[in-house]
Amino acid sequence: MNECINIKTKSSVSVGQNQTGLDFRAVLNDEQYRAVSEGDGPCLVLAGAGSGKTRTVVYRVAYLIGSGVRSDEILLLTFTNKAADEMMGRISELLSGRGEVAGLWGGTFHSIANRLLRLHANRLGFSPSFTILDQDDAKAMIKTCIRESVLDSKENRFPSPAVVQSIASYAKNAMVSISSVLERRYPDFIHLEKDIVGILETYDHKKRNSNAMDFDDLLLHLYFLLSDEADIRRSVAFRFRYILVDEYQDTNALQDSIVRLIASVHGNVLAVGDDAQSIYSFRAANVRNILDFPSHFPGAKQFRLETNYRSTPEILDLANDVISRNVDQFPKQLKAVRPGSSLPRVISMPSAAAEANFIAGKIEELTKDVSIDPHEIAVLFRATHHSQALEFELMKRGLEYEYRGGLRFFERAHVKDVLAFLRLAHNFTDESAWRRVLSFQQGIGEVTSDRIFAAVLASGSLAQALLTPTIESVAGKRAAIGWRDLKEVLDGLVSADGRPADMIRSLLDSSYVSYLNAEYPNARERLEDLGQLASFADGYDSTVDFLAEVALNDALYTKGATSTARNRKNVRRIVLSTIHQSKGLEWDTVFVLHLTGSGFPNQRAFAEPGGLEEERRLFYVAVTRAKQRLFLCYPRRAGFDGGIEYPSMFITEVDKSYLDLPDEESNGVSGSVHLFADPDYDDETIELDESGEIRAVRRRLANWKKGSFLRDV
DNA sequence: GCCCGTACACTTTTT
DNA sequence: GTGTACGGGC
Ligand SMILES: Nc1ncnc2c1ncn2[C@@H]1O[C@H](COP(=O)(O)OP(=O)(O)OP(=O)(O)O)[C@@H](O)[C@H]1O
Repeated sequence: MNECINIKTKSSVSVGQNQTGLDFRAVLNDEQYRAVSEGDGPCLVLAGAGSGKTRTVVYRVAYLIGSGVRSDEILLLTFTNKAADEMMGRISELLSGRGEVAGLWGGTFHSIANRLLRLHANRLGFSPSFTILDQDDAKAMIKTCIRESVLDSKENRFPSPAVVQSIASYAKNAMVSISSVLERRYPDFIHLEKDIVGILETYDHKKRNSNAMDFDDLLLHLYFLLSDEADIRRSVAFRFRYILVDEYQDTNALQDSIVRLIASVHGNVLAVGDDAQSIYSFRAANVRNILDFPSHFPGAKQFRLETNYRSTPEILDLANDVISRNVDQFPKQLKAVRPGSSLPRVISMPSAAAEANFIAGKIEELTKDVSIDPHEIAVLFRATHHSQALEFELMKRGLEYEYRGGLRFFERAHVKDVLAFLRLAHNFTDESAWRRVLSFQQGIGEVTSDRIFAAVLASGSLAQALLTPTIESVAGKRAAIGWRDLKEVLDGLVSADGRPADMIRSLLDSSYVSYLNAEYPNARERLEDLGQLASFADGYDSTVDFLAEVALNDALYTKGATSTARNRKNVRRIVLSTIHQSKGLEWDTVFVLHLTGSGFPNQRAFAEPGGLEEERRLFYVAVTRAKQRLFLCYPRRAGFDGGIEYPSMFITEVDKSYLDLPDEESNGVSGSVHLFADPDYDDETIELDESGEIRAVRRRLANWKKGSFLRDV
């Protein structure tokens, strides 16, 4: 996405232009141009990877603004913050100097829901300064609800807070009852329906009393606001003349309903997506939403994009072969236009460490010898722990990288502790925040935490709670030290009240620091994180805004909040990412890591109906991220016990003529450890007789242990 | 009754 | 490295 912007030159004025001065004809094909220029009413672009769907959306926004549509009448919905950021950046580049982009409503469904709910929260019985609970907060709160509930059944294996949370989440997003989620996804717990429903009712009460919403509530409450409050629906739907939704295949029932409600006045919806790239079914995403779009929006125009501009024909051939193995799909044409190059390479290595070593070496070669921009190289993986060996290797070589996936900066325990303090200063009824800060005080456990929280509520305000002696007596002797410490910290916080950054700095000067030092060997790193959090917070005057953006991970990309000093922006770094987070993006060179039979497809996927096809779509997404070079890598031994691994079925099932396989493959018997062996790294031959195999395993184990020890340091 | 140390299991994907 | 389960000790 980095070709230059076509600004009108004085001499050439083509029909494809409007007031933006952009030559739309020159940068779009005919079908794209039609979608951009004749896109009033409901429109659907259902097309394959790299066919220019996102580009269509971006230029459509530019076109609308150029045609006199006010930017605040346009709603652009995306799936991830990264995607939102990329598109907004692209649009403001296109319209540079026009300064109209600022008014555009663009972001994830959750962040748009947040903005709308802030305006109308009182209609729902919330205050507009409500707090957002992330998944971790939600789990912790549900844990309390489970503990408080008197369980009907004497079941000793009650589902964990994480499971209850995911049941609740799925039900809301799919807009179905708890019992149907249990039937479909957790049949083992069907008999616990009553208990679970009761616990979730308690959870809802607690959230209301705390003026808090979890991620799912953001969508659900927006839905209720739009469906039940006719005047608000009319004004919101009237306001947004144009709605554009990227990656529509990954919307769930709740999101789809929200789009339909917001479109209820003007009906100008541009939905863009690819059913072959639907990879969020665990979040209740449903491909039916895009496939049924024409029947939900009668008269919808459909546009076919059948040219892949992104990848070489070799990469596209492989991708088409991969996806053709899925039975359940909407057939699409996709032709390459880029010049031919080399076949995607399969790389087999004896171990995860060797795999990492190969990739790191190849990256150095590409960046130094071939002068590839490091930011045009990505390493993709199914699960975050697959990248551990590579991270280790990259650090060893001093290669900087950007990491996308797993725990985010704002989700780290110490960051969340500090945020909990800020939440309390802002709203003393925030139960989840109280529980969090009480949980790490000396002598205060769950029971004392219950008592203190009840006494705090009864006292009527934070200031009063800090003054009143009742809490001391309620807490008891053992908890006295803990409560005194906490009170001191909160006192400091209250006197620093005002800007979020000041409050964070007051915490950095409190007994919380001694707690960190006592608790964590890496306290210094954690303190550095908190220092960064403080300087990041300098950009905010409002604690509410700060907390909301941080909870939604909204602030992450645009404002450059990063975890460590080496992760500074403006440096072109290679990207390590989960495949899920790579959606919609592209790189010159892509490595896919850990393509083993047990790692990818993920074993758990087999338990779900349609799970394997979803894994294959995930592989399809990974393959189609590559523009020029693609490496498919797997270790022949991996895991904590250094067990034998076989190549993923996604490698073995495709037509061999689409892959550049290692030499040995032709001799390899299926199931042999030599399958696809790379001759360069074949020093560690595994004998198939018993003694030889044991010896080899021992050596690998020793190496692995060394690696894991160093990682911990 | 309540807290806290220790042993143990488990770790897909995201807002 | 994180969350839960259990038993000793205050
Ligand atoms: N008409 C065009 N002419 C030249 N290049 C184009 C054209 N349309 C799109 N491209 C380029 O093709 C690449 C893929 O486009 P884009 O990201 O919009 O595709 P997409 O359909 O959204 O892909 P995906 O489904 O994988 O997200 C980009 O580099 C884009 O700049």
